[in-house]
Amino acid sequence: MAVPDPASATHPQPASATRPDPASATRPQPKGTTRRRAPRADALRNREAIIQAAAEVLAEQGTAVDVREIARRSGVGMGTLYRHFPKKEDLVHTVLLRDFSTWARAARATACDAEDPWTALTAFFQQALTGYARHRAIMENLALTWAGPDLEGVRQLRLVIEHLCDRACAAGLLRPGVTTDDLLLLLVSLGHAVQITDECRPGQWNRLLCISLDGLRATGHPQPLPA
Amino acid sequence: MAVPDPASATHPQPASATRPDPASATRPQPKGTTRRRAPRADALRNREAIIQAAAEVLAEQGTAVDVREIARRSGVGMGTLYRHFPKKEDLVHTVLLRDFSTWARAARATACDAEDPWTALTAFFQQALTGYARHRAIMENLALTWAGPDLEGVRQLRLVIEHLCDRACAAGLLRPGVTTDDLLLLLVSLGHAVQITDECRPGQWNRLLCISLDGLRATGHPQPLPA
DNA sequence: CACGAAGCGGAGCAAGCGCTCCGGATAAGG
DNA sequence: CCTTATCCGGAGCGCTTGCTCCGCTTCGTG
Repeated sequence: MAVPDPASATHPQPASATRPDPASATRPQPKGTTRRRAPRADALRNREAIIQAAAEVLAEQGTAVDVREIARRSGVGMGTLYRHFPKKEDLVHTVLLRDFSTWARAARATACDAEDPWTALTAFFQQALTGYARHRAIMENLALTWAGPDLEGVRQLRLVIEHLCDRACAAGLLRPGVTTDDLLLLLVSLGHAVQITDECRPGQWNRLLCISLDGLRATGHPQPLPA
Repeated sequence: MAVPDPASATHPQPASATRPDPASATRPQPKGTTRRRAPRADALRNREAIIQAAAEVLAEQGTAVDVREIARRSGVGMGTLYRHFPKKEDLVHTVLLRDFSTWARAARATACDAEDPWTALTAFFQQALTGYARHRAIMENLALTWAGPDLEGVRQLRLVIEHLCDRACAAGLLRPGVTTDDLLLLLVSLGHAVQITDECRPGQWNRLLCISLDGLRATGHPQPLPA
């Protein structure tokens, strides 16, 4: 299974929002000047607590969440939160990057486990919809893919889907003309279905998934897909 | 085509939010008391202007819209707006009822035009996704169907879908086990797909629709739907 | 231990929202 | 035409939300 690992390119560095250091804009590396002291232990601890709490809340409520709620849950004041992440958007970005990467990694593992390309595709959707469709902020962001430039994590996920698509296509199992974008859009659509039926009719989305997957099969369709 | 017409039950009375008249709670018809004068002409005009503007804005931006924007677009002050519709929710409700009914009526017409049950089903989805999936407030509300009690207009629409489902099923064209709820959920899912791809990739949802419809066909599926 | 840079907390600001209030305008009955 | 019930407009209140400010605390170092 020669899926390129997109995560290996981006090391587990603490994302981009660590501390821009405004002075570094003019002097990229002020070698002779006063050296910045290493971050304090409590600061690092708080940073992780904030990310953890934010991830939970963003998953539950989406990006519309109140920043105060994140501060409360991480046991940290507003000042602390905003020193680590100067804009709400920075925090959201950091969390999404992390969670998308986790998802992509898990998806790649699942996809490569299966011998049969069709089983791999099925397993991917099953896992995605069971595990990540409930993450409101992630699904929100995935829907924005068509409107703007992708988050790095989305690109990683796309690669996995692309690979699944190619494999099933090469094996002659996938309906001709189906693209990666089609599968991505299907994922977002079904993700929405999961969110709205999850609490009242858990499992109903499974029927839709089954229907859609059968529509994706290579056999038994009267006419080709429209352009 | 014996589809029961749900609109015939609810006459085109000016909805429920006309003017509750708090006193009427205790005295339903105070015959002897001072008779309420008929509403003034400008009041009626403004009411229609508000509903019209609200419909436009709700379609564009969904229920999260600012009430001031509605007032601005209808050329009316806040006071006027809130006298006609004491709560934002009342206005939204009125508009949704109107637009859902329009939709249901159009859908019923389209569905009954087609001789072939499958053509009817296809035409229904095509029309719904082309014409109404862009109405953000309507799609929002449709998604809430699973979480709470239905709006009257949603019930009307459900009846149409139910009829389409029954017809296709009786003709042996629909995959066994497919329910009205499945079709409704599919509609909401695809509606979401339309909204997110509409501006950047118009027409991509057509491929998803095609795939889903083929998955709904009675023939060529390896296994029955899950419970 | 003592000191200061780094970090902390939360009151508070500005903007946006739903909704109210009330002085002034006006349509309709006499 | 006059009177008045009815209606109009928009300033403004109370609340939420993103974000800032600044006095106080704490960690790490010499």
